Amino acid sequence: MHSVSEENYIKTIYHLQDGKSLVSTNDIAGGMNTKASSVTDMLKKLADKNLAEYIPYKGTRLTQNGINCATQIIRKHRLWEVFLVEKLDFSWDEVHEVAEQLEHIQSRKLIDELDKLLEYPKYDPHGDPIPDAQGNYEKTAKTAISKLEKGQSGVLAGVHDTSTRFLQYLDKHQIELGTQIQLLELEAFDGSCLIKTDLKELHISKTIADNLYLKVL
Amino acid sequence: MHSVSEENYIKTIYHLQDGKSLVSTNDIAGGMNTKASSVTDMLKKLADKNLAEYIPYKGTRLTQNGINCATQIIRKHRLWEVFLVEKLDFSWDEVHEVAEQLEHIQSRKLIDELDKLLEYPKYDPHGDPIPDAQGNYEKTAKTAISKLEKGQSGVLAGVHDTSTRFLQYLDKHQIELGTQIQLLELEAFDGSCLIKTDLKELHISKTIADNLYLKVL
DNA sequence: TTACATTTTTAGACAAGGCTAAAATTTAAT
DNA sequence: ATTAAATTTTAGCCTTGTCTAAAAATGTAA
Repeated sequence: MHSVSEENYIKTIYHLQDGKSLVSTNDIAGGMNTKASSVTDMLKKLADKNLAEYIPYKGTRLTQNGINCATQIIRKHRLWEVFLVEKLDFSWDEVHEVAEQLEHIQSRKLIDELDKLLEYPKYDPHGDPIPDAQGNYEKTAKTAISKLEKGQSGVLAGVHDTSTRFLQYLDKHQIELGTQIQLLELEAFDGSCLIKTDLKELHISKTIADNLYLKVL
Repeated sequence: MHSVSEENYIKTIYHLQDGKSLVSTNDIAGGMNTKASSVTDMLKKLADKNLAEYIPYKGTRLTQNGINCATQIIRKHRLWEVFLVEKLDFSWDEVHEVAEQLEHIQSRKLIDELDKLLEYPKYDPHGDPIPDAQGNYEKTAKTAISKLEKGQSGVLAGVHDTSTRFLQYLDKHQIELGTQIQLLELEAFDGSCLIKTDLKELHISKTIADNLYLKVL
């Protein structure tokens, strides 16, 4: 249907969109490790195929068509991640790059059967919701620790960064999905904070705090 | 490591090799639905990468390097086929095209874990042996029905053609791996023959007889 | 509002893979 | 042994997706 490259652009635009009305060429380039000029070329092609609306010098947004395509890719990516963790003993920091390949396999039956095998999971190993076959998924309200008020607490419901390094950092400090976390102190100067889990207190940088999403209690 | 295109050439050459000392450019083109000129181009690239030995106007053979690469691709293809049939309820005529995509996914851990999940199967759904992690597999002696003597019998141990049409033909006549088959008559004129299974007698064309491999009893 | 900085697009090039048409080589057949 | 037929290679072009460098548009700050 669409090339791997097109699918990667669609996915990136979808993720960058989130609220904003238009996504900038530069942001797409940044998110994909390519140059802005390459992005411009591709945006024209996506617009030709009615997958995106492209307004030169202003930005891009996906059409409904493009959005449908994006959610299917995300569905595949997240289902494969669950498969890798549940069935093949991968740890949550190992799944991303393999899922990046698997998400481009074309077969409706494959993905529906995979969904069945995994018993229709609602969330992937990083806490992100999995769209159903129709592309619907609930966006649960999650708040970055860095946005909390001092004293508030919640359970870890998702992470923004899924890099190996970041996930291994969490493993080292015994933080995982479902871990209850309370914000004890928020340092105004650098945005770092002191948090408390069931097991211990921990000082984390703003970067980390931005990447940990809680379902507030 | 290697591109999808390179891997497909390597796989095709490996399958065409089988005994022959050199594979012809035209045969490769035929086996891949491309033109001979495209094949020539690729053969030079494979030779540069020390995956094949290419002798202009004479033919090509894989180097040990190329053979190792081919057996790994075949290992992946056949393991995925088992996965699709055993875990995802695919029928044996539905697996090929999806496995053609999955065989190019790059991840050593993925394939070794898949092997474990499937409990180290020896054969794929078409009766073909699956190479182990070191690339070793036993080539069991199988004979096409068309090569048998009148009166000989055996059990179906493999099929040559894995197209949906052919496999559905077999399903229709209740012939599957392990079915015991006896050659009753061999028509010298057109190579067609009369065979007998546990359930019934059946007249099959030479094309069919060439595609059914028996382990002779 | 003019000047500078940033962002984005265009123009031109390249690599991978593939095609057609023509040339070269090998094989087969008088 | 020559010619004819088949196979294979070369030459030149195309598409996809990428890049660099230069030009154009937009945004910002004095």
